[in-house]
Amino acid sequence: MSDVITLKKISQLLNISISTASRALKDHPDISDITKQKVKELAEMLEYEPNPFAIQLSTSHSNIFGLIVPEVSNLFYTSFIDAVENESRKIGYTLIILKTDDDPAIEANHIKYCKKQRVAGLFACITPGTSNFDLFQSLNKSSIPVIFFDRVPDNSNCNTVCFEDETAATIAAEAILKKNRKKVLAIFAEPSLSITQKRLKAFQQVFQQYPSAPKLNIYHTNHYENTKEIIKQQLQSNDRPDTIFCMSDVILTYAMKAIHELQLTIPDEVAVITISNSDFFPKLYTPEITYVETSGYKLGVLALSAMMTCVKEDVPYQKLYVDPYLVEGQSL
Amino acid sequence: MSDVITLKKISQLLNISISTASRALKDHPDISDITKQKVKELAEMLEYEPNPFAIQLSTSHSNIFGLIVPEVSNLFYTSFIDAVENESRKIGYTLIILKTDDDPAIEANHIKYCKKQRVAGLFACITPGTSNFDLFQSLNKSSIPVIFFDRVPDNSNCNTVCFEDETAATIAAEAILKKNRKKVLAIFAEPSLSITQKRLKAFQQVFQQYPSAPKLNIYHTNHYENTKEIIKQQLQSNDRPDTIFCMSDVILTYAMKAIHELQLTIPDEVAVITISNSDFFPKLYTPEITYVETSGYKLGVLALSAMMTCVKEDVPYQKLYVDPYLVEGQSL
DNA sequence: TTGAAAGCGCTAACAA
DNA sequence: TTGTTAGCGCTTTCAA
Repeated sequence: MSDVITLKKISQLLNISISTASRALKDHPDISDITKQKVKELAEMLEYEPNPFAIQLSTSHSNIFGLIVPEVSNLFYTSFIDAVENESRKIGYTLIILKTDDDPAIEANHIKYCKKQRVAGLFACITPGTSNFDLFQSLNKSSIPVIFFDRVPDNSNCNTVCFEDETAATIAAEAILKKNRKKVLAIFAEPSLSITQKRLKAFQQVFQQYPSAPKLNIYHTNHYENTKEIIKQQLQSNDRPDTIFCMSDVILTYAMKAIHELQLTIPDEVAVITISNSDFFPKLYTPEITYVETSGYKLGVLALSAMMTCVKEDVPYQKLYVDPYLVEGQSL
Repeated sequence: MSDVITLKKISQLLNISISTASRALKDHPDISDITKQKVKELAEMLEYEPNPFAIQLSTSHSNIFGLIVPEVSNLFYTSFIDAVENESRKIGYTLIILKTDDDPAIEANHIKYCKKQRVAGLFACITPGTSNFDLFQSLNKSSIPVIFFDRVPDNSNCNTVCFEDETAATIAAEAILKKNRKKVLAIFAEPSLSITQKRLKAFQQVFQQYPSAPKLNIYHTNHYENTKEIIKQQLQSNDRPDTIFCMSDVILTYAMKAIHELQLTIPDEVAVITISNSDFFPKLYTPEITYVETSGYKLGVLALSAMMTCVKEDVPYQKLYVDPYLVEGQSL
């Protein structure tokens, strides 16, 4: 106990008052240079570290952000976390990472926890089951800014950072059109997800605009386990596709399994293009897969900058977007 | 401000003292059941949340663990984090995750930060450059227990949780011997890493014990980029290996690239076995790769239980180990 | 069984 | 330019 250095000790040693010491340490203009020097030197020597809890208690302000994600074993979220971590550290903030496993009950607990901890701000990717945004609202009431990312509420009275999901699909569709392919198998996730709907719609729109567009075969997968088999069936049919579009990384891995099992060569026998959250999966294969990147890292950087404007000043709710872009491999 | 419920408010509303309210809430035996009831009900109704900073300030005890990892975009560490997160939540603790990018300077900052935050305990995977353990020691002096995991200091006066690296390699080697193969290409990481040394030694030992063991060709890779080319060369040589052993997931991905590019079939033309931190990579391929699992998740569970014994009581330093085990795919 | 009061380490308004 | 004081919300000892 006695080895912990406090302002009190420093002030006693220097025969000054606690408040003088406190002010000297933060360069308050009222304090003389001599005193400042003395205090700072001693503090340095003693390796004085202010007690963050005491500061928090008297200022009711913390340097901790909460970050709620569905999972941590997912490259998209980890790259997002990575970005927020890096940027936060630069400005002296730390992160508490809370994982929901997509369970609304756990999510609710996490939100309460953040409120209780008086975090300086909260980043949140909502679980699909979240219907009750009152809890999030209650944070705003406590003037804790919330930045939603990736999966965000539909309503307009909140801050969000997202990808232009439509654009990602549009870019992919246009890349395919350029190659004069005959038949495209496009694999999307569950139709109920809003991200699926957006990407699907944009993708189809491009095809509809061009009379010479290849034939389009849409397939939705909800049970990942059998995705591979479905794709294999398609690839073995008479009217087999010469191009596969995957809406996401997971879908890509199943498509690649199917292609490998049938020993088809890419891109000659079948071309592949995907939308991906990072370069990891596309670069894992030979040849490297052409993909539209929707980078978690960039999203994280944007999220933090949005957070900082909220923390500093009272701004109206914002919807921000990260633009996806095409990365050419040799698979298309 | 006035919307924050404090003990003071509750006590005023009930016309009792703050201390009575405080004690009632924590079932202090001195307090009458009636009072307890009244206080608890009101607290519930008002959604009273104790201010953690005030608690911390008066008890100088927090419910936050620090967790220092090299990176967060790595399945091994994320599964470790995942485990520690899950287990911590069960007992009401939260995690602050700090990432070093293997930079000793950042690591030093993180340690200081944890000390300053008075975390209840610290999990740490050290950076290769760490030579100065004084900082870690200083935590112990502040009676903050430190559990090292995965990459741990050599000296004995610290708590560690690790894999039996030797065992992992031994299991893999024995699995290969059972299959009566002729020639094995074993690919290891940099020889300077202690994990490489351990695995290499154990692997070789098994082969030396059996006169009928297959020919063994050891290769160390330090530049991951050219690993694929090296493997391809080997696979195309006259005396080509019929089995490849990979020391890690990353190495496996390069080996698989090489095999795919040469269009070899597994396991007929070449068999594959790896040591892996999760089921992710082995299951990514067709056929699924046989592997020895050294699971980050299990390590995390062990780390937390080690932490809890340290938190509760003064115990001597412990070295704990997780046993690896073989998971059979169809690649060997 | 309850209350009063001191204290955790710091900030900030006010006084000197 | 510096010191005094009250207070942040809670815990805990001591007294009633």
